Amino acid sequence: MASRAKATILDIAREAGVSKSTVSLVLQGSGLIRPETAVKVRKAIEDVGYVYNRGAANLRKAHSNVIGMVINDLTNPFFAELAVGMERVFQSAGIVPFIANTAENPVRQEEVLKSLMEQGVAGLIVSPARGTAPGAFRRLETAGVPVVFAMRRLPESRIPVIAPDNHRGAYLATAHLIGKGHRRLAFFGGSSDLVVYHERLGGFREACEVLGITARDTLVFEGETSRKGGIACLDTALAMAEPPTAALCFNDAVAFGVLLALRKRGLEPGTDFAVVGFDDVVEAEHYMPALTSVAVDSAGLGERAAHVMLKMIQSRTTRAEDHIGAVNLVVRESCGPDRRAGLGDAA
Amino acid sequence: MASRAKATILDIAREAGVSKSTVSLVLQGSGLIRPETAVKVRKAIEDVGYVYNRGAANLRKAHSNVIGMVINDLTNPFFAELAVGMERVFQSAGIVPFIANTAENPVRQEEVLKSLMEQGVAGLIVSPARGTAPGAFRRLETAGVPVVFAMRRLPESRIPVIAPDNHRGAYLATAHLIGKGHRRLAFFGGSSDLVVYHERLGGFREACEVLGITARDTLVFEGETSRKGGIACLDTALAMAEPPTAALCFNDAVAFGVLLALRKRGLEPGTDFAVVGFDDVVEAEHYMPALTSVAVDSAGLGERAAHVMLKMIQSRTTRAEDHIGAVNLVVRESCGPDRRAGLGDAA
DNA sequence: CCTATCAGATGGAACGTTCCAATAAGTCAA
DNA sequence: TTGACTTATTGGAACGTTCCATCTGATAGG
Repeated sequence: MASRAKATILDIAREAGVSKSTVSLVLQGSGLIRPETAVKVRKAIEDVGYVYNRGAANLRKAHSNVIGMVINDLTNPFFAELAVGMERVFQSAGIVPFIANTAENPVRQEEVLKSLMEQGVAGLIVSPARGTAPGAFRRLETAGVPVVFAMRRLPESRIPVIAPDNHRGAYLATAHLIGKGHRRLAFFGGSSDLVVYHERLGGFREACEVLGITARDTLVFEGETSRKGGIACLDTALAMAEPPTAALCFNDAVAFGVLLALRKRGLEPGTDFAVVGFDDVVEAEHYMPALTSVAVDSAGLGERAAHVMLKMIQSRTTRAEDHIGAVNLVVRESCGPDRRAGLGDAA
Repeated sequence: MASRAKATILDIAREAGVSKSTVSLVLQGSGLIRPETAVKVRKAIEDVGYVYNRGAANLRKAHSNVIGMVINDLTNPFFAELAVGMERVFQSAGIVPFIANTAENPVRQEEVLKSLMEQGVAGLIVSPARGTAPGAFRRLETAGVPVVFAMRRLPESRIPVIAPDNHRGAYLATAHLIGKGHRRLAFFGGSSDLVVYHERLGGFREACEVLGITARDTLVFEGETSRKGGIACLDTALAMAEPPTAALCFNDAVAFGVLLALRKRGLEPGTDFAVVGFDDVVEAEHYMPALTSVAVDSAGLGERAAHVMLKMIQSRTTRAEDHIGAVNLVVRESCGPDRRAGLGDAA
């Protein structure tokens, strides 16, 4: 049905015997029109199979109610969670956010940002791809589009950030390992082009220092932030003359790799080698053994980011405060029992 | 920098000392303008910090190069993979697709579709939410927007579908279990409001019938399509007087649940109870024991769907052929060795 | 010198909305 | 009856593009 050409408000106006202005008012739910007229118009809208043309409207209105979420890796459940948290908030605000994936590729990210801008987004929540150039968001800034970073930040930028307390999380995890009696510790995975990496590594280092682990007993192995990276890290670590007995992993994926590699060598995770992850993705709980990990509540951070964005749009500002989310260590089985001679504490 | 109001092609025209038409032509890369003029214009574009207004352009052009992907559950890596496959194709076609998540909620889906239509999408790839009403896509159809379904289909619709060969996959998996010597089989998880469920269950039933398993030895347990659902299915199955010895699971998540529940009961997956999954998500390979599963190549299906969509848009049609993707059984450890007395075949 | 041809550039009318200012039709007080 | 005010409705100009039709000079052929 419906003639080939799309119906416009003029078609509705003709059908309902009113002016286009009246139709426009009805569409916006204005209280100025007589109820009976509104009913008549709404009927006509149904009859002609009208679909609202937001592009045309934005041409006049200049603010667009479209919000973009730019995610660096959608296949990582951790970031998918983040996206879902944001969506929840936007949904209850009656707006539909568009998600775009950059697959950790700065060039792709550039394209995505350009496209989103052309679409006239009202705001952008971004988890920047690794290796993002320092000036990548300048365009957005000069255009006055509100942007907030989620999970990750860029080295020098003034864009507000919503992220977990990486430093503290790493500190807690490291303290836990030391508390278990480990004296030679490793940090596995990640690479220094990520700010997050420095934050987590910083927490690790600080804990070691404060709790009496010497510098030569704190080992750092960079590597891919994936299972594969974890496997590689463990292999090179165990090849050392004096290998570590425990590792804090950059994220859970790395930790899973380590667990796997341990099993493959016939070592028992937890008793032979302790490992703790970071992010606490859902699988952590279900792994064998269950992974001890730093929970960051990514969905919660997503919600927070969405709220900040909404507020920024509303107050038409491009600045906002950073928000550092609380973290907590979820102790499961991958660090085994205490390592000291005794039989652990009585609790 | 950049004055408060956004720059338009008129600003560029003024800056470059040409007409707006010329600027427009340059933007479209027309060969009609003299190279030096083009250079001059491009410089002006940079200078004024111009961002293209696609909304305004679409107003005239009426076809929008925006493609939407509507996904029922982004946190499921299986669907995330699908999305990534599609993205890959669209990227090389130079277009940026927008992803929207429906979280398996038909109401949300309705909102998402509406929003996407208002945005003037050129086409839509949809993995419909469970419980989608039969007429949910009529609007799209009458508007002449090309739509293709991915992974899932709706009962009566004429919309083209890109999906794996669920029936055959289930058949293969079931035959494998029977080949291992199992004589009392279960189908775990899923519910009948999904067409996929019927397809997979159908393959299971056919294999049982053809390969000589009596109807009373083929058990079906509906349940959530999650780890939790798998755990529940196993519990009720093992509570039976004469429990099954093997199960085909609706998907990998269910299978993981079953594996977990077996371990919790002190049973060894594979030897005590065989389980095969469906979808072959990345985790399947890394589980303990590694999960035997039906691989469906979701990224490949995503690519296929994207290609079909591109073709539909290009030939401005709303119809296309269905595409049923090949599947294959990836045998790992979760079904253990053969069950018959002998020591298996000599291969 | 005139006319055809051609490359390059341009004005103006759309496209489908919103919103301001204006209008029409009541209602009510003076 | 008049004017002030209210309520409901409306025309028209804008928003930033595209694209058709037109215009301007050059160049070339006769």
